[in-house]
Amino acid sequence: MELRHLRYFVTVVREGGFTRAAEKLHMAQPPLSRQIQQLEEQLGVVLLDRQSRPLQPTEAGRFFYEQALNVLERVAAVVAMTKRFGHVERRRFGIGFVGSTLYGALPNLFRRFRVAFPELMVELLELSSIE
Amino acid sequence: MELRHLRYFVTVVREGGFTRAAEKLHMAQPPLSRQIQQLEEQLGVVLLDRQSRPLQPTEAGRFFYEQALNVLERVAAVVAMTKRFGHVERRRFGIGFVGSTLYGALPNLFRRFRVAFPELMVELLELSSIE
DNA sequence: TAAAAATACTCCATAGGTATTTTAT
DNA sequence: ATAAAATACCTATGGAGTATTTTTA
Repeated sequence: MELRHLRYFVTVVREGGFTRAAEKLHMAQPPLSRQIQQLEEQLGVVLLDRQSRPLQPTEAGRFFYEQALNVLERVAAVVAMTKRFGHVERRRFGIGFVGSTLYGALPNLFRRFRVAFPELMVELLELSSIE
Repeated sequence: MELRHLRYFVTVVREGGFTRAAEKLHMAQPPLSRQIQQLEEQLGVVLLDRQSRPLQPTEAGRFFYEQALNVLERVAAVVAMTKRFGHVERRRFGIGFVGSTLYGALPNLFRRFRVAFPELMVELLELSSIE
């Protein structure tokens, strides 16, 4: 099972049918139907009552829908937080100078910078690598 | 991003390297490396410090590892519960008889059964369909 | 009878494999 | 020197598309 199955199932229940859901997901209806069938096979459980339209989730389907929503929200939050995490780590402040007159003063400048902002990861970059 | 990425990343961190992780996952090392690279690209974050062996997760990597574990456990629980849900719905009690002398009495027997156990979904099955 | 879902195929994107090079102890 | 990761290239599974046939309201 993959997150795809959760995304698809949630959309089908929310839209009350495969055709409308397929549109929302920017895909064709048959592959969507098959992915849900595959999900049901893997779980060994019928999730949708196909004998009625608009399509209704079964008891198990309602449960799975709620849980799938939670999982997807959780995953989205994790991704967002990890991205921020990394960006903080990655953010780089380029300190550059026109010409090279101050070149010899750079190491000392970085030392002072490091002391002033200990929470930032500072590294001495080659001037050419600062865009 | 798919659950595959979480499963792979968790295994790599847990095993401290791609080669060992690939064995555990019953796959080759290069595709595993690429899936992790792909994950890092999508997040825009470096998750593993490759300059040291055994491989160490970065700060962001450690965070993502913990969260991925939670998500995967959560998903496993949801699957297990949904399966039980469906099985309860699906469980069928076959009530059969040797010969067909009591055939005419079956509908009444099922009526009584339904009254006695209203919480069970009972349906009158053809005798031949009861294995 | 007019929608929507299920089949029956076909196609192709990409997950995964093989061979090799690069890197880090 | 050697074990492990990255790169390059190839293969093939299965996710997605198209055409058509059931369904059900």
